[in-house]
Amino acid sequence: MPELPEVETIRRHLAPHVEGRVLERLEVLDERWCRPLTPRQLADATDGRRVERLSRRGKYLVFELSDEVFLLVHLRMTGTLLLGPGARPAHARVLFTLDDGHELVFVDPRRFGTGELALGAEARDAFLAARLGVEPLGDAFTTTHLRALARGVRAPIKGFLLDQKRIAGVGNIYADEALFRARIHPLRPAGKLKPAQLDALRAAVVVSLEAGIAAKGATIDDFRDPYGVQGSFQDQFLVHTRAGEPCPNCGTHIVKIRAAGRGTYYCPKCQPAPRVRRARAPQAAAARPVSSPARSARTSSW
DNA sequence: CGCCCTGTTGGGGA
DNA sequence: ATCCCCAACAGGGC
Repeated sequence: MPELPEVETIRRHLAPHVEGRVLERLEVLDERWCRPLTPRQLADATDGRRVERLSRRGKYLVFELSDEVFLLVHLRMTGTLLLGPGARPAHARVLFTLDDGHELVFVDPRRFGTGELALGAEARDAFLAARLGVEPLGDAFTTTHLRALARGVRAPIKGFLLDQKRIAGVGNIYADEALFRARIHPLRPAGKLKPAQLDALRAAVVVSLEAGIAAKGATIDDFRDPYGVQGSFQDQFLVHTRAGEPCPNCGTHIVKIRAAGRGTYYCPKCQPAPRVRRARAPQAAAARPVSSPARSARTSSW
C-alpha cells in the first residue's frame, strides 16, 4: 500500500539497512518505471553512489545519494520494496544491489510505480513542491493552516483530503477513516465546514495516520523476507471497505458511495449529509450504492 | 472459460 | 477550479 503509513513504515524499517551503503547497481527491468529516462541513463546517474539518507515526503520515498543525486520513488497502488536477497518474486521491476550483499527489489504487479531522478537539492525541492502540500504529521499542519486551506473551497471534503497538493500523504483509506472520526460527511463542501469541524478533522487525520503507522509497524519487522508480511492490517479499519457492516459508534449500516472517483465509505447517521441535494434526475436524489449501474448520478452534480 | 467490475494513485485533458 | 478517464494488471462475481 502506497498510503502514507506504508511508506512511512518502509522508510523506518528500510533506512537502517540502506543508509551508508553504496548502491553498486540499479537494474531497471521495466523501462516504464523511470520514463522518460532510460534505465541506462538512470543507472549512470546512480551506480556507485552512497545512500546518504532515506527520507519521505508525502508518498514519495527519497533516496539521497552522494553528490546530491536524488532518486524519488513512488509506490502508487501496488508497489512494494523488499529487502533481499531471496527468491526472485513475480513482478520484480527494479533491483538495487548494495555493497554489503543486500539487494532491494521493487515489486509492482500493476506497474504504476515510478522512479524519478533529481540532480541537486534545488531540483528535488522543485519536483516535490510542484506536487505536495503540507505534511500532516509535521508542525505546520495546524488548525489555522487547515482552515486557510479549506477557505472558499466548494469541492467535497473527500476530494480535498485526497489532493496531495493541499495535504501530502493522505490516501483513500485514511481520508475515510479521518472523516468518520471527525463525523463529517464525505460530500460536504470543504469550505462550508465550521472551524470546530476542521479542527476535529485535523486531529482525526493525525490519529488515523498514526494508527496506520503503528499497526503496520507492528506487523512488519523483517524486511529480509522477500515476500513481505501478510498482516491483518485492514482489520482495524473503522469504515473503509465495511459497506453493510454496523458502524462501531451507532450500529447503523455503513454505506458506500463514489466520491472524487474513489470508493468512499461512511456512516449515514454519524456523518450526516450536508443538505437535501438538488437532484439532476428525479431518481438521483440520494447517495446510491456504487454497485448501481446508474453511473449518471455523479457526485459532482451535488 | 470469458466478461465485467473493482482498486491502496496521480497526471492530463476537458 | 474541478472532475473524468486512463495507465496495467489481478482477483472475484456471475
